[in-house]
Amino acid sequence: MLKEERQKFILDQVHLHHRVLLNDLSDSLNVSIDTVRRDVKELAKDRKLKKVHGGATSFGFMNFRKDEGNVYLQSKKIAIAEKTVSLLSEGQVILMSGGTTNMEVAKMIPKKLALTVFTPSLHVAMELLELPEVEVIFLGGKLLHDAKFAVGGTVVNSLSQLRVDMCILGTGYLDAVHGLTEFDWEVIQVKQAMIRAAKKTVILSVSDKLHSVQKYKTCDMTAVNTLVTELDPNDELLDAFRPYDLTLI
Amino acid sequence: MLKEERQKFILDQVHLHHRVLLNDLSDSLNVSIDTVRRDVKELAKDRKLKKVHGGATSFGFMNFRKDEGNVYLQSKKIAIAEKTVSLLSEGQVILMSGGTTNMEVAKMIPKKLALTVFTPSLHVAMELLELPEVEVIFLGGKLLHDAKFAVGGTVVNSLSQLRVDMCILGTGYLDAVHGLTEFDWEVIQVKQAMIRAAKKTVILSVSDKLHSVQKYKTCDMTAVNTLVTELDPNDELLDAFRPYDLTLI
DNA sequence: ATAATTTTTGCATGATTTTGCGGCTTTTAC
DNA sequence: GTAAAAGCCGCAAAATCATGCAAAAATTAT
Repeated sequence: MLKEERQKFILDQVHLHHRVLLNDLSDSLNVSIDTVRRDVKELAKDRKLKKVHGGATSFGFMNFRKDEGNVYLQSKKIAIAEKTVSLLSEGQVILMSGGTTNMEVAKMIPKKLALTVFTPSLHVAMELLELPEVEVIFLGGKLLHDAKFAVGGTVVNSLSQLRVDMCILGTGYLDAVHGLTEFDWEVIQVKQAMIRAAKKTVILSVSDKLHSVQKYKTCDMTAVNTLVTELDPNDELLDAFRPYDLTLI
Repeated sequence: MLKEERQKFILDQVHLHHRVLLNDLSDSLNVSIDTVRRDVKELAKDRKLKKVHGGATSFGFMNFRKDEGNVYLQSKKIAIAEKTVSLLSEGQVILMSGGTTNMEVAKMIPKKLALTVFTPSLHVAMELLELPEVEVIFLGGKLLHDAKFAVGGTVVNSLSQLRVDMCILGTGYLDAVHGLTEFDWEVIQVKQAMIRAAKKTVILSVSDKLHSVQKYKTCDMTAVNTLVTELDPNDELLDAFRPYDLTLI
């Protein structure tokens, strides 16, 4: 097999899966791991892919852990995103946090719907910029390496000067008793500020995350106006939330 | 068998299978490997196929996927990025604008180099977040849909509160007489603020962009401390810039 | 037709590239 | 912290390549 063939195969795999392991490549190509390593090194030098520990990834910006998110969760998130988009209307000014669910929402916004969206999430911002009618304002600040999410005083401060129609909070853990919780202190500071800045608070959550509690608390359930899940609004799993004054969809 | 016939056979094989091995050709043509080698060499000189180690491939083999921009510019940008990275040192606080050249710089920063980087560019920020030792602060504001770049009063205002070691300006057009120019009014506001916020201004420019002028002016050459191109610092194309008090690398 | 000339081909030789392996360092995970 | 995995470096074997040269083949001239 020619070196060119190998490298093309590697590139194809990378583009297809966004991420490949050197071991798998060495396996399916029947060459030593060193050879694959050298190939990847070469391709990386030409900027055809990005070399990472143990493998390689594509250069696209949407290559964040795409593989480990199971398809099963993905379909739920799409269902949630559909419901969420139905809440939006022309000319609104909204806030969107980060997370994969909010990314799905961004992808699903109709191309002709004019909105103004504030967000501290790089991924969401990137996705929203594909929509010509959406004005995107990034809430700048120190970026978290893993979440690609801006946190810190600057963000909170900017938010304190806003009064928007709606805020859509994506990630987070939800429990009827303990409310909305997170595992990152800095993130809850931002989310609290987002809630304060919005007239309405919409929470998106796949049912798997319901009834789970993390270290830090963002807010009580009383602060939430709408809860969006992939479930039917009458599902018994949601019973715990019915005592509160919120809309289930 | 005539030479012409052989070469036609070789070309047919290449077009059919996208790749051939010299050994196979020598085998099926019943000629020595050297003859085949010579044939392939000749065909490669006429650009009929691409010669690779051990065989030949058709031209469209590797690049069915469109690389953004031409490879020719890409290599220049990589050269510039290499020089630029050599200007960086541990612990510095810097500003980076957007553009593909600055992206290359971000990609080339060593994994272990600790920096603090402010940027209004989504792409640059995204790339910098791959580096664990780099603290990334996004300068938030209204995002331009095409450039994925934050502009507006918020950005300028944030910049006015900064005093950083160096600012690295990527895109833009450069001319010895007219200085640094842009085609977007909002962008030059940001770039001017970046220059004001930095002790040193570094300009990156591929030689193709030298001596070209756009509508709006960011600054004079006198404001520039270092000019990085892919050329040798002694290249005569840079002569026009020598009268100014700047470093050419 | 035959000799002279040019082109092509095959082979030997040494240079270059590619590849896998072992030892050793770095990174990651627990 | 420590163990395991991954990466890096240098080396040597194998494969491929370039070059020179002489024989074979084809072309041309006489």
